[in-house]
Amino acid sequence: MDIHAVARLARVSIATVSRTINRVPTVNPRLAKQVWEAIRELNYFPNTQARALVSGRSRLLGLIVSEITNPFFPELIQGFEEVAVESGYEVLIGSTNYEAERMQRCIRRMMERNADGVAVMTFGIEQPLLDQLADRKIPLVFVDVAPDRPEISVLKVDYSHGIRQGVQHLAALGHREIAFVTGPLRLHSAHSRLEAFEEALEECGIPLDKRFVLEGDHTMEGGMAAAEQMLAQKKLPTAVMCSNDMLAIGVLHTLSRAGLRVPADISIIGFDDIRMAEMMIPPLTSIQMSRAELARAAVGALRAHVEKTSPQREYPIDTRLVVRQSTDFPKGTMEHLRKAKAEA
Amino acid sequence: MDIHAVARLARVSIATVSRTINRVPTVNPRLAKQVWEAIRELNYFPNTQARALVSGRSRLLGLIVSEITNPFFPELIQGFEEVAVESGYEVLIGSTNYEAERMQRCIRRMMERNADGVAVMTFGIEQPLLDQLADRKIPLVFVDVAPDRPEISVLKVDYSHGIRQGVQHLAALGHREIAFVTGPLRLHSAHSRLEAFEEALEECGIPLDKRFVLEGDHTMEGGMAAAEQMLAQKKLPTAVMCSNDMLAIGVLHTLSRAGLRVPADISIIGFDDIRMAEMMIPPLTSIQMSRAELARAAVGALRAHVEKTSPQREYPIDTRLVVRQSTDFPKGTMEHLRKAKAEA
DNA sequence: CCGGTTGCGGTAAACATTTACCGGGAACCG
DNA sequence: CGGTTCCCGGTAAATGTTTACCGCAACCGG
Repeated sequence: MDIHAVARLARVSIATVSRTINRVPTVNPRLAKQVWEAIRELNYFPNTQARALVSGRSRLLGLIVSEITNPFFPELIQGFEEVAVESGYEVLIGSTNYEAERMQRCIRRMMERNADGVAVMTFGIEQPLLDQLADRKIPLVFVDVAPDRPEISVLKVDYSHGIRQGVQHLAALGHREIAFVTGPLRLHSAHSRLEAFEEALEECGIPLDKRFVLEGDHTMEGGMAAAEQMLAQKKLPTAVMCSNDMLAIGVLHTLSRAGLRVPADISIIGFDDIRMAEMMIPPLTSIQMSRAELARAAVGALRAHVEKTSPQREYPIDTRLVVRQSTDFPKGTMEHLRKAKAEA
Repeated sequence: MDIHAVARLARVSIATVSRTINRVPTVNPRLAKQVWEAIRELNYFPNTQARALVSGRSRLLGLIVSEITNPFFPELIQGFEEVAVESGYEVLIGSTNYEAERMQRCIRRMMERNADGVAVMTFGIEQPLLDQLADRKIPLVFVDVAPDRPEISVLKVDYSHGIRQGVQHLAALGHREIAFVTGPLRLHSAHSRLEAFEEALEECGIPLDKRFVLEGDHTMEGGMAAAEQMLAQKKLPTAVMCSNDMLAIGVLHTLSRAGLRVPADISIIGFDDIRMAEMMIPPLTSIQMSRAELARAAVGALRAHVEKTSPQREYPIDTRLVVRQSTDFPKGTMEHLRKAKAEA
């Protein structure tokens, strides 16, 4: 079953069939209709490998993530897949598990399969490896930072906006002792979040207490460890912001286990707003970084490069606060007492 | 950069290069070494599309899941990808979102891309659509049930074993009033789980109370609805088993919100043992169905078909209880009182 | 009515690889 | 030393599509 069969049935040449399929506008509509009918009748579809071989384009987009089990990523993948398929592309997934060697192999796979473009959403670039892709002039998309090359775009996430909203939200509730659990600081994104927090704090006129800044690792275990550290200190903050939701969940766990009630005794804000955040008890207030938006921008950028339709260097991504039930007035304030009385 | 370049550098013919790459044993080892060196020096790798075109094999495996955002699936995908890549295959992901139309398009994509085999892990087959794949004699893998064809294998999940362990665990703790929140009963897997529960109950000599069987939909919202229903009834069970973890999380939510403590007032057991189960407060006792095992079996089955190495019709998958902290003695029993006293 | 221009259809080359088949060379045996 | 056999390497065909180029036909205008 190939293009010849269609041509025969439609009583046209294979060139006409090909042109019809590829929507070349000069094809006689009457013949085009015949061709489409033949295609339908034979249930024909073009051989992708042959098309890719001759056209040099695979219609495959690579998506490299750090860890598919971190719930942030599946949501990203889903969005990416959806948008890509919509635009007629297929998605090749690679997960690095934070290992350079696996990243290496992912890249190799992308090159072997001839991906038209690759989105690297590991939130931490491995410069030397990626040069292989860049050298082949394969369009690339990164998050936050990227080498400066014409075939590379960056999704610039505006961490400040959401984090400022979060800090203002806490400040408005009356919090003055706010802790921050960072991600691994070698990650650019984790670093930016901490910086944004410090700036927002200053804007709100709240002094930064260095003891309230703890380094985590973007996992639940990291959050638990950070919370343990907090509990070990003399003075407890009245609110905790976390560099991502997994940390926040870990913190929530350890604090609950220690007998503290959230948000009555201590408020918690996460980051990313993964779906799990909504499912915690209490549902987590978090700062949303839309996976759908990231995915859409990433595919859009790659398409712009591949299809040569004015690709941009930077694509802005917004963040915003989503208030749920893990934040409340600090314990012992007038508002807190009034509310407690009202509930009693 | 093609096979000719390698041949030129290695001073052999392109046939020798091809044979070397494909590990044909008759190649002179000295020449083979020259070829490998040339390949390394040029950083050459074969063009996948050309290989696929001529050999008729794409080294692409399809994986169709129902919903990538349901945390069960990413873990499955990760395992699948890992095993597939290990065996030299790439993975094409499709998610149906439970929509027949999207399933249709997934299948079409798999056919267009010439997938060597497809694993359909939606836990509910859409018979008519899949005939398209079966008609093309593409190897397929299903879960639980599948049409009886030589190129199709089934992963037979032994729901009974894990569920029996769960019921026995509850019975041993002293529970007699055990509720079950089912999945959507049109899903074969949900049906099997309910059946296994009923059998296990009978084995333990516990009578089945029809009012304690509630239909959910494998989402958190479904679990919350089921818990509401439970709370509305006069008599509350002392333990709840759920057809999957998302339901259990929903139940946990609603019960907590209603002021019930888990496990002190009521015990909960989930199913699947997704990673999130461990992260709940309290960590959820659950019945594990190993994603890694499912993935390994699925890829193994597909490879066996593709590579014609004795494929089997059925591959057994085991389930087992993982006890965490959402199960305890029922409230008011001697053990419960003794424990409560000891804790006080 | 004739010539030119436009527009559409067909043919063939190119894409990079695999693999069957053929031919040549070397080695061993008579 | 010559012949036969075996083994390995090279050549060429085939895979299914795209696309450039050529040629033909039709229509319109002069």
